[in-house]
Parts: sequence; structure tokens; C-alpha cells
Amino acid sequence: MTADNQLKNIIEILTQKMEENEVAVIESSVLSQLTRKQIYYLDIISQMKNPTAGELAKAYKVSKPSVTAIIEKLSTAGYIDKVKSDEDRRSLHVHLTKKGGKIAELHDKIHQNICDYIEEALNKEEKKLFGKYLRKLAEKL
Amino acid sequence: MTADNQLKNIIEILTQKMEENEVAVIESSVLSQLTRKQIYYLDIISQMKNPTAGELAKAYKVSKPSVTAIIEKLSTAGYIDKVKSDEDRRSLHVHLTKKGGKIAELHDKIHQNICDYIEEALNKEEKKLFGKYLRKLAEKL
DNA sequence: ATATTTAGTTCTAATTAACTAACTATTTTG
DNA sequence: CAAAATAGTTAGTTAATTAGAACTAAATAT
Repeated sequence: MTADNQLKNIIEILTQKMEENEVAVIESSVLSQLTRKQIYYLDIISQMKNPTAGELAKAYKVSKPSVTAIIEKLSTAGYIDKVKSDEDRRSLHVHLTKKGGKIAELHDKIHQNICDYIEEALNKEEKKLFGKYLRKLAEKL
Repeated sequence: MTADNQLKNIIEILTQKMEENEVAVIESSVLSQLTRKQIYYLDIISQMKNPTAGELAKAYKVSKPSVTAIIEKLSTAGYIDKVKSDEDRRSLHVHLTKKGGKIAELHDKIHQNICDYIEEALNKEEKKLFGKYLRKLAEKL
């Protein structure tokens, strides 16, 4: 096996394990009550900071009725609040509730986990270099 | 921002970009004819080397009727062959066709891409170390 | 050899996610 | 101020996914 193939192999293994890690975190927590898509929405909402329904539709590339349905479901389940805008009373802003915020945080745990594994696997010096390489890679990607 | 948070941040960015990379590869190729799930199935089938329907159901944690439906669809579309076992004539083994094999390979491209980016981002020495660290990480994960 | 178990299929029903068209309420424009 | 545009909802439709129950065919156990 060439050096390049070895690298690819490791990346295959890593991506698979990261996927498994994600599934495990979701299944072992409140997240399991939510579908993958709903979690993704909560993440988007968290990142976008109180987007309107229309902004969500654009970001997620779905129709407005679809967004209405998703918002309705997440709202009923207590993860988000629907807030009428004061500036434009046609507009609806979506806020994460405390409960919703916790989900977004929890999802964050998925990445935290990987950091923990890095902590376990590498010593201080290695970690520093590894971080540097990851940064370089992120720039190219 | 602490060093740990920085690392987490990079990992967030990387996982997101890897996700984007995957979506891009899928959309820019034959893969776009297949759903995410179908691609995933072809991957599993490729990894499991001619699994039976039952083995697939177990691996993917779905009911047997669901597997029947999925196999039927992939078979009709020419990605897999259904092969009756000689040892146990109730059993059905799933083989990738040439076409199906190509899809699995194409999907492989997703990982190859990342390798290419690593190639771009790091010099020989860095690459060697990076590979070593990834290997260590994979062991822990 | 018969009864039981196993592998996979068929049928049907439930659920879900998405869409379009038509609507209401509000804001913007001429 | 009336007309046009915009934000979101409602109603109705369609397609896809999945599962349970009942089934067939084959293998295994008694």
C-alpha cells in the first residue's frame, strides 16, 4: 500500500468513526427525540441568530410552506419561539428557547468529543502541530 | 479563546467543509441520481462483500420488508444483482454490478479529495506527521 | 415425516417531507 | 390612497420510506 493510500484509508476510517460518534451522541440523549433534520434546523437557527421564516427557507432551500411546517413542529415541541417582528409585522423571527439552545449545545458535544479524543491520543507538542496542520487544511478545503 | 476552543472551532469548520465536499461530489456526478441512502447502501454492500438481505437489514437496522424494497430499487436501476445462494436457497446475496462498483469508487473520491487537499496544504514532512497523528487519533476514536 | 424455524416477499397502512396554488395581513410604491 | 409586492399560512396533493401481518419456500430438528 502506498503512503497516499494509507492516508486515504485512515481518512475513511476517521470519517466513518466520526459519523458513528455523531450517531452515538444523538442516540444517547434528548437528541434522539428529534430527527436529524430537526437537529440540523436548530443548528442553522442557532447560527443565524433569530432568522425569519423566509431566511430559513432560503438557507435551507425549501419552500415557505415547508418552513412553516418545520417551525410549527419545533415550536410545538418547545424548541423554538415564534416572534412577530416589530419592524415588519408580516415577518416572523425564530428564536431558540432554552430547551432549543441546549440541543444546539449538545450537538456541539459531537465536536467536543473529537477534541477529547485528540487530547487522549496526542501529547501537548503533537497537539499543537496537529492543530496547526488542521488549520492549514481548513484553509485549503 | 482558549487553545481547546480553537481546536474545537477548527474541527467544526472542517466537519462542515467535509460535509460540503461530500455534497458537492454527489451533486456533480452520477451520484446525484441516487439518494444519500442509496449511496450509503452501495457502500455498505461494497464493504460487506455480497451480504444477504438479512445481513443488510441487521447492519442497517431496518425491517426485512424495507430491505426488500431497497434491494428491488437498486437492482432495477442496475447497481446490484440479486443472487440466490447455492448453500441456502432461501438466501439472497447482493452483489454490486460493474455500475454499482463504480458508484462505490466514486464515493471513494470524497476521501480522495480530502487527501488532495492535504497534499496541497502540507509539505512532505508535515504530511508525514499529520498522518501519524491521524492514525493515533483513529486508534482512540 | 412432520413440525418448527428461517429468509425473504407481498400487501397494506401510517408517516413524513416536500411541493403548488390560493389565501390573509402587512408594507411599499406610484 | 390605491395598487403592487412581500411574509407567512392554509389546503390539498404527491412521492418516498418504513413497518407489521400474513404469506411462500426452504432448511433444520425431533
